[in-house]
Amino acid sequence: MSVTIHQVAAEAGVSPSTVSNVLNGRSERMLPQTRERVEEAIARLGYRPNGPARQLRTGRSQALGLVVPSVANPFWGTFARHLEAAALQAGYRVLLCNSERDPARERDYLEELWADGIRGVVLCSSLPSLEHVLPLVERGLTLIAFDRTAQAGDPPSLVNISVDNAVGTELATRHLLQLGHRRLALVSGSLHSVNRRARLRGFEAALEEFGLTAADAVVWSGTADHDPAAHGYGDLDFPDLGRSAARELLATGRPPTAIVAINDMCALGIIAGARDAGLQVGTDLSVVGFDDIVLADLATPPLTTVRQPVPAMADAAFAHLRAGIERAGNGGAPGGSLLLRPELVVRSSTGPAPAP
Amino acid sequence: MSVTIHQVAAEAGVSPSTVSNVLNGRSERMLPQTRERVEEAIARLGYRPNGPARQLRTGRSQALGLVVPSVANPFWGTFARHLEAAALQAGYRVLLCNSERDPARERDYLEELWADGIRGVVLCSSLPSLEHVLPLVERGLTLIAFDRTAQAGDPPSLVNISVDNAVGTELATRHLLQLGHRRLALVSGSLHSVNRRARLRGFEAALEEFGLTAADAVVWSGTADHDPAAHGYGDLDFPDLGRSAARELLATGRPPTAIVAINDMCALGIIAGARDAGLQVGTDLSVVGFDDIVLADLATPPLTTVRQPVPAMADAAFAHLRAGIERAGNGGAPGGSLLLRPELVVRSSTGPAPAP
DNA sequence: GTGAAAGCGCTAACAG
DNA sequence: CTGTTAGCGCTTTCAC
Repeated sequence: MSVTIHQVAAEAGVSPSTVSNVLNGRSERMLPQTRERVEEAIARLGYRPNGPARQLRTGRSQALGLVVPSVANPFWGTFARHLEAAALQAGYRVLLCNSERDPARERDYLEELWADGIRGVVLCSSLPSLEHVLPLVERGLTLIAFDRTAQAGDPPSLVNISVDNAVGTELATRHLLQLGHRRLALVSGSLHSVNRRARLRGFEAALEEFGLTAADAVVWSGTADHDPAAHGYGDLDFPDLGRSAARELLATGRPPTAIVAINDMCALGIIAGARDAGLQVGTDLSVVGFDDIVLADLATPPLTTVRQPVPAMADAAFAHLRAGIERAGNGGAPGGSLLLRPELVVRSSTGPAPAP
Repeated sequence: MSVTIHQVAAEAGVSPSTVSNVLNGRSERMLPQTRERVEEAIARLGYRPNGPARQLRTGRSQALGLVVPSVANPFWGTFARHLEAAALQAGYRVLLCNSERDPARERDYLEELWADGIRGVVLCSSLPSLEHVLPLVERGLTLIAFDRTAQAGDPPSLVNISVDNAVGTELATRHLLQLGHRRLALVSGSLHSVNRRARLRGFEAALEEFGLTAADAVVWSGTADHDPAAHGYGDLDFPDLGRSAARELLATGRPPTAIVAINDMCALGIIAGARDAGLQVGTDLSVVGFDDIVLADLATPPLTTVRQPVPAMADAAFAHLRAGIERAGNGGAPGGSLLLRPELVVRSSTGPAPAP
């Protein structure tokens, strides 16, 4: 079938263990010429080590897991690409899984990845509780929680990586407030998620700074019907969420003049909804997104949004994952949250508040 | 470490091979009660078979490879999600790789996947020649080429799955012609790809039907600077390509009144470019895309586009892949191209030709 | 400095 | 019907 280490050994006139030593960088234990002969034989035969065999023997895998809500959302696609790039550079591969935000799928995937010998996973889940995957962590899985911050019930060693969501919406909301808007809305969808609640806090904090109260703003969290988490279509419902929200909010007696969206997909939906209602986004209505997906800049009007530093977050996730795997069992990993600072990118979907 | 088949056997009071038989669905060879005892033991111990060991023994892997240009393009993200869904249902996992349209990366990935025991891969590459991966196919890799049609130099067994690109642009172009447009442009980017050339053919065919010649239309294929294939940023340059094209085309003396874009990302770029130039898309200028990504409907104006039947294509890709793997060596696979019919989705980015 | 041997967890003949 | 056995390809002590 495929060429094995034995054939390489025969070709080079050495034993399999010598070949193995070459493969694993233990070349100081042999004559340079021996090493050369082996390397030639490898090249000549086009030998590549058999992954599964290696893994069976060592227990280690060269692959990492990445569980995202859905790669159909460009934000996750972009993150996946950056994580893959970081991993690749260090000789790791990334196995990608779409959870559709379903905890059962999250758990099943982690179980499978574990059974496949994968010992490190980035889980993108902003569920408040991670107890559904706790058993895996106890068995020794290195888990990085992405897009989430530490919670009281977490395993002590858990590393969380996220953008600073509260700072993000605070930046966004302040921007709107500085433009003179006084009737604001936050379109959030269900608030059963750590990061959405943080975004809500940032929104409220900014209002407070400007002396406004909860009564001056509306938080549109939708109904179960609009909640992407509820019916498991992954992230593809955010646009619908935004569109419905815009329809409802704009039909009220005193509609908001500015809307903070929970993410860019949702913001795009809001823009579509505003257009349906005959409003001009950027003048009649201001909209801010969150994420800065590729298409934010291409929207009409180009979307003002809170940029997540995706490359830096991916690098950090990989670095922690790797450290966790390579420490493996030597215990003593200090868990916690890493919150990266977002940046407000002002484009044209926001503008001065229209005269009352 | 983890629980093995031996412990399950001991727990159930049977031999490992009986457990293995249960695991592999050969339960007709044993008493129902034996099977039950084994299943209880499995559940009680929380046993999961060790993937690598299984794979080493059988040579088969429960994973498939998917190599896409870049998941940061929602089209590929969506395709990946659908393929994953189809695979999952049949008990397969999908290993996702981003090639950034670089043939060397395509080859390296396939080599690695092969070494990891993966015997079936969907390669999304529209390069005219697949010789860089031919050795793998000769070794027995089941390869499905996606987004590409058969070429003379292909291995005879190669299965190609693609939308019918020529029909797609023909549909799009006819639509524009029927709306009265007579000065058209195709923004294609580099034509070194099978599917883009097919799209060009469809464009020309429609012109011909309406009695127009090549002189009535311009094909904007950009410069190397604008070619996503050339500098390996994956698919993220398509918007730039479109934007540059719009800028240049609209600055000419007799600008086109309608543009066919090579894909939706590019169309979005064109819309942005038209906006930069102060034109109203849908009235002053009509734009048609290709793919129907999630965001096409959310664009301003909503994008008229050629929809690729992604779920059906993903199902077909998986079915062929599986057939190829399971046939494995029994030879006799009949290669060829499967072209699925696209559908024109008319939204508001196209409208009647403006009066001259 | 190099080789022989054992075995990772599992499957599939083949015996019993 | 169930158990015994012999590896899959590789790494890693431990001898030489």
